[in-house]
Amino acid sequence: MHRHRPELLPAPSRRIIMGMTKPAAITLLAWDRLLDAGARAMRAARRELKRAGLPPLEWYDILAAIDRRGPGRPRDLQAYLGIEQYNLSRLLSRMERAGLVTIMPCPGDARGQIVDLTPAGREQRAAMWPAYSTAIHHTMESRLDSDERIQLAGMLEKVA
Amino acid sequence: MHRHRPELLPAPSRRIIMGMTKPAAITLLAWDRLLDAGARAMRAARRELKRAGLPPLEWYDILAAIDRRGPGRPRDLQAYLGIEQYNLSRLLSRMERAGLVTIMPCPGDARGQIVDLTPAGREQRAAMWPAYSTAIHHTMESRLDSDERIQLAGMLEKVA
DNA sequence: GAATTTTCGATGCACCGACATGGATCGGAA
DNA sequence: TTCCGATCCATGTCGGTGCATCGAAAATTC
Repeated sequence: MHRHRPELLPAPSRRIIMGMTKPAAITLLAWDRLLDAGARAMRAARRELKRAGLPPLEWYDILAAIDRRGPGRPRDLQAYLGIEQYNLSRLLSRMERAGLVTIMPCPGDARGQIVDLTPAGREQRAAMWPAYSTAIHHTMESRLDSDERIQLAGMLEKVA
Repeated sequence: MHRHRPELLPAPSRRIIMGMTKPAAITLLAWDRLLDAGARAMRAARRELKRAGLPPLEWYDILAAIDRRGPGRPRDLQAYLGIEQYNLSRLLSRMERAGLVTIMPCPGDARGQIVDLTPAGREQRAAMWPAYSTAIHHTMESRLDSDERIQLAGMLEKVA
């Protein structure tokens, strides 16, 4: 969300502003741009998906995760995706209602469940990819060359 | 939000996964980490603020923007901060209710308003800074050296 | 200067997310 | 065994956000 306009040196994007205490100016600039760029990227992806009349971004992550990892339990998905338990719970029931996943009782643990993709779920994931990848391309590839993308990925790895 | 767990090469964070179509692998990696790092940074800041019983992150941006730019109109704030109009509208009325800003009719344009900080608003912004800067420090300075922060800021500027 | 278009800000509605809690089950300790 | 704490998932509540749209007031056009 938010994100300001320039004012300092080169170009747009800035966020903090002050010099009240510790962080150095460059730190604030990097922080600001990180939040800004992240938020923009996210919105771009959501916009593309919506424009195509497709499900929300979160669904893609879940569909992709299950597709990749195979059927499994919500608590594992939750750890894998790094989302909140209650959030995943509701996402899965919406997706089940939409016919994209199946939720079955877990043999061996009556508390648990096994979630899997339906064929429609696999199709939906495939259908979402073009819109999603458009956003990715537009955000990353059209603005950074290959070396820069490698650099960026390296820096971001340390931050996350 | 979300963000997955590793599986590819070096370290955590990944998101897309596939190679169905266009974007190169490094692009997907960078994209994934961008969203991941952005979301983590955001959550870290929110967590700090909440822990200190302070208002949400968005308020800081608005308080800081007004403090920096002086009294002004919502539509300018909106452009400056890069947030949605309806969103700013509601944020401002909550902040007005909290006594942090004043909203006055705009002389010269009966549609518009002039928003300014109250003394309490200024204090609140100052009170939020330590918690906020803690998150910034923890996210950026403890993980990247000065050169890396400069590099990162440079890459991100292009993306945003 | 009247009519049309654009801008400014507010708001109803639905959804989503955070938070706290609940109910069921499991596992381990006594 | 019998408890008791931990784990797994669901859900009520509430506040925030996105989207569409609205009413009012400029600005533009003719």
